[in-house]
Amino acid sequence: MEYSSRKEQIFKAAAKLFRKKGYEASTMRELAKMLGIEAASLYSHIKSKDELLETICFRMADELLRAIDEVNDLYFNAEEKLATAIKNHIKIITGDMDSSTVFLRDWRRLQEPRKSDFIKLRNKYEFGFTQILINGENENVFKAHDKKFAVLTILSAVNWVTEWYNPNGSMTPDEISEHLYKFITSGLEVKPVM
Amino acid sequence: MEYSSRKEQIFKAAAKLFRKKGYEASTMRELAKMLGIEAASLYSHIKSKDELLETICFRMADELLRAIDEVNDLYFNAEEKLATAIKNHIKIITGDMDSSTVFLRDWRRLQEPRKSDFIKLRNKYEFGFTQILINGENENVFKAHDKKFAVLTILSAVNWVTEWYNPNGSMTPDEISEHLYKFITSGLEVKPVM
DNA sequence: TAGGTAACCTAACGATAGTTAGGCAAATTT
DNA sequence: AAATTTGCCTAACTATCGTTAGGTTACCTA
Repeated sequence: MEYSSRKEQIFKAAAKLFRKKGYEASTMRELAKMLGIEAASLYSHIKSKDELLETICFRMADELLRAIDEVNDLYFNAEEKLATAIKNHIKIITGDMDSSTVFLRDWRRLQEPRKSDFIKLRNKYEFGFTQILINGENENVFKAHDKKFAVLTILSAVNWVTEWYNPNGSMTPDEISEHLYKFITSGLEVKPVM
Repeated sequence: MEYSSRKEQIFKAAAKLFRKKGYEASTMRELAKMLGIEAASLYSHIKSKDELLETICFRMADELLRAIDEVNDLYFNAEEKLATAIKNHIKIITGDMDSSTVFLRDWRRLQEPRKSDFIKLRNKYEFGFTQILINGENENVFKAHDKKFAVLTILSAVNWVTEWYNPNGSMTPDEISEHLYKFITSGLEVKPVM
């Protein structure tokens, strides 16, 4: 179809509103106002407010999972894998800042059992990164005493981008990815040159 | 005084509740139930729900700022400064997980003009870290092409600890600080040995 | 052209939120 | 002992929330 359906428009507006105000602080009446309709009219298209949150969170999770699986399937070495995984991650979250902010910040408001499902997906994603580190250790290019710790730290760094990234700012997503990759692999320290 | 005042008990319970549910999703009736009183009784001690959030956020901000100022005042070299700043940060946030979670997650719900005040304090704290990096560059021990970027990444890593730290877990705050310092300065990469 | 459906509307329901008013009893102060 | 304060109570107000019911209009399709 040429244009996005009304339902898709609602999801998009919801992501934008939830990002700005947070899920709990956003009202259906505000969302409706963004779309130029009455709150009750939303229910011709969606089942509930929870459906909006679920859809936004799980779409994002699915997209990220697909990306990490693809990276781990392709036969790069660990360094390439990590660089690509970071690059994909940044591309995905900067590509839809509204959804990714909701995905990172408001998933806690999901109702059970969807919340548990979500956490499982997130753990799966984390494990995708863990595999890369294991890979890197075997290839003797990465060291990480505590891999779980390392993965969480890496993900915290890449996810923090949602807090400050500006599409009109000076850094492109790929530049951010490069910076992050360098930081994650080398850190701050000046290495002895000789 | 021997025991904490009723008002302090309320702040503490509020931090615990807000951490679990988030500020917006927490109700005064729930908070009252935790303390074994009626919701209306809370208002003998506090002015409003907003006061709870404000107090929790600003106390944390003040404590962190005091710590970074102290570090920058003491005449350590940049490496010592960074290590101590991280150690202090981790000690403070692991020392009060309830408050620090609220501080990191719910500050967005602060009302203006307190919200702007809060952001100013946070920027001041960030600048404390920036100064350490500048220091380190002058001493030729740290490199950071984009210092703002580096500081945000460092803080995202240290703040993420609130998401998984468990006082009864296997890592002590000081061990976490050491891990983080190593990661932040060296990253993952295996350095060429010779 | 008749029938159906998609997309909206107004009105309102029931639940729940933060907060206030006013009072009572125990503890503290004078 | 009298007076005041502290800490709680019950009851209720007002606002706002997500959502439903039922109706109207415009468009598409058979």
